[in-house]
Amino acid sequence: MGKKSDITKAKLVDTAKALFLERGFDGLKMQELADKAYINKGLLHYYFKSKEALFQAVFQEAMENLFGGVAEELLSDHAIETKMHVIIDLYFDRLSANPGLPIFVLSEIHKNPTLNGLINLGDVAPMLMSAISSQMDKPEEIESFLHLVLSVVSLCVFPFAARPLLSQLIGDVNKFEAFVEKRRGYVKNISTHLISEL
Amino acid sequence: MGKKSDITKAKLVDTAKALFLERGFDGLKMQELADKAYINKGLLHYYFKSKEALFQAVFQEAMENLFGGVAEELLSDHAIETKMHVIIDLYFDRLSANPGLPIFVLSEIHKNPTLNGLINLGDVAPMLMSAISSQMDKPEEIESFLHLVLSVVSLCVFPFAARPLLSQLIGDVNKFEAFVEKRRGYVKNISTHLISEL
DNA sequence: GTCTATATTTCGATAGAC
DNA sequence: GTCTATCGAAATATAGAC
Repeated sequence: MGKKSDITKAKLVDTAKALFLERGFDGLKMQELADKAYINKGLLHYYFKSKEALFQAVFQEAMENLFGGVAEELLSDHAIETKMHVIIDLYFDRLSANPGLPIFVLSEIHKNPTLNGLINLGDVAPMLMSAISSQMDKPEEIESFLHLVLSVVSLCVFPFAARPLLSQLIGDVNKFEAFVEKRRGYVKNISTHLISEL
Repeated sequence: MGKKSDITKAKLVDTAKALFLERGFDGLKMQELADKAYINKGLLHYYFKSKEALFQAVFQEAMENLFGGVAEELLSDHAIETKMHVIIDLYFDRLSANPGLPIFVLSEIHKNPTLNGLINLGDVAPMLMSAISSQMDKPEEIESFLHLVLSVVSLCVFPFAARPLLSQLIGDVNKFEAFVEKRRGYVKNISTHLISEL
């Protein structure tokens, strides 16, 4: 550890993360990646044998970044309202730091549904579902709870997925962050109402 | 009209719509498009001088399909609750018929924010905003109304944007349509609660 | 590890016969 | 209009010197 080559690889992976999230798998070209990482294409293939191998590393981390901790919180012993507030904070924190995450993940899965199985969403989905199911007994209650979780996630994630449009709607790109911070409180507030609908 | 060549062009455009929505601008290759439209690349460039020209036609229609009628409904003389219900039905109807629409539009705008200006969103955004603003007098009320509209749109659109994930969460891809139909009523119901928060 | 050079394929687009 | 043939550029990936 601490070797110069580690720095090179780390810079490569960081650059790949940023560029894949910006352009998607098809949009990013290895040449640009090499340039922005201050290396050349040869070295690039030394660290990752193919574009797909590099992409999968980036995509897997993105998935974990987007879904990690949610199932755990749903399975916790917190009150439902607390759970929702924790999840809301979790999403607003992460997405404020990384707004391109949702569009990247959703778009790549849309274009290549195989990613669903390849990555460990094969674990995440059943985990989430069992987390949701374990909250309730009857099938009807399970479905209601699923609607609640989906609503909360929708309200948190969608503004980031639609960020360019929303920025233009607000009129000033710089106001987006401020708007989103206000929205965090708004979503927390209405999550309470959604719970009382259960 | 009614000429054989019109049929050829129509089939080309239809195929382009389907494939661009499936793979995005970078993901779709002209060769595959020509094959699936049962023509060749030469003829393809006869109808559209470049890939970009063809894409813009498809994208513009997608934008209209995704946003058309919303501002008009917001500007109508309906009661707020009616407006929201109309918009909810509008989105669930359109997206059930064309589930790939949101991810396509949001992803392409994300990758190329210039599309924001190129297409007539330059019209749509101020139009939407003025539609929202015209509902209320004070700035505070305008922002509240914006939150309401954003919430309703989020609840309608997000399940389609996350369709592959949601399908897996439900367990059966075939159940997605049924789930979404139930969700239409759920969203209408909570839209009423959101309005009372104004 | 890191580089240059190159192999190989595929891309978007054009030329020109019919 | 529709086709075949092909151009030139750009793509991913590999080979081999250092």
